[in-house]
Amino acid sequence: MFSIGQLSKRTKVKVPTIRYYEETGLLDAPERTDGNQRRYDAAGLERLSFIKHARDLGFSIEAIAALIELQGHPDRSCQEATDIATAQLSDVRAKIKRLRALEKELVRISKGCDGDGVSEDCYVLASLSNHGLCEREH
Amino acid sequence: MFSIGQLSKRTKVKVPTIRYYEETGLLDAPERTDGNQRRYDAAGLERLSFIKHARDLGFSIEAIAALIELQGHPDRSCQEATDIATAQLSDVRAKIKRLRALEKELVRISKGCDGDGVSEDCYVLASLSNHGLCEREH
DNA sequence: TGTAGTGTCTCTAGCGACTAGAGGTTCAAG
DNA sequence: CTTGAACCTCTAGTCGCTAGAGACACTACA
Repeated sequence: MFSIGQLSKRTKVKVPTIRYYEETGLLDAPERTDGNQRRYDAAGLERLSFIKHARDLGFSIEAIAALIELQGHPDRSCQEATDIATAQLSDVRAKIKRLRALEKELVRISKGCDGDGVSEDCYVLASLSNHGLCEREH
Repeated sequence: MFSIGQLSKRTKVKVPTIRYYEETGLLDAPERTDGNQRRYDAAGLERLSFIKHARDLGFSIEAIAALIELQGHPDRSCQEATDIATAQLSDVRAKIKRLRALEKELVRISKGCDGDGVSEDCYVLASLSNHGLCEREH
């Protein structure tokens, strides 16, 4: 049996975050000591590791809740799980695409000014004022 | 002179967001009609366009406030502006890097299951349960 | 057995950057 | 002059935590 602090160390999930997961129903409420402190078993550890791993991969709490639901029904089709993973992948790809466009534009803007001049003539500030200076939409 | 709605249409910034920017001090409080409605001039439009453009590039409200401050002092060195832009660029690049790692891992996980099977045997769920199945850290 | 020090408890509030809704007022077109 | 859209303020909610207050519990050592 682990205290919440021990669980936190093992999973690298912060203590208040663990309590937050419990509050939102992602994590089952564990047993308590006579003094009202949480005590987790191996199942609790496993569950939290699952959550942590999924969060690290960028899944939303909602998506994780759905995945956990599915885990609880081993006989159900796993189509939903692959759907969630695929959706997450598209989401990540969309974000990458957008960020790469921003990166390009920021490089262009940064190159325009070496920081030697004076605010009035700064290409960075000018670029932000005037979208027309941009090479493409973003 | 524009109403807040007209300003919203021109800049593509939503009305409540404009009010929010005013509340946080990013946007100066404009004149008002006798009936207490906001009326913006060209300067207000320009300022909001600046903010919108910077937000689109991912700058934080705080960073934008600093850039606006600088704009108000045309004689000051623009080092700070280039610093902010450079920091933003590193930030974007760090995010891209992380997302690309996630993308790889998600592709790998998704490939492991075609959605035909049953939840119990699902590689997606198994991967999330067991970090050891991952090819690298993320 | 006493005590010190760390861990844990609940509760409330805050973060960033908005978004939504209620309930009321003002504007502009016809 | 009327209608209906746009506007006003205010409060509360979003997501996924994070921080802090004030009180209680546990553990190690003397």
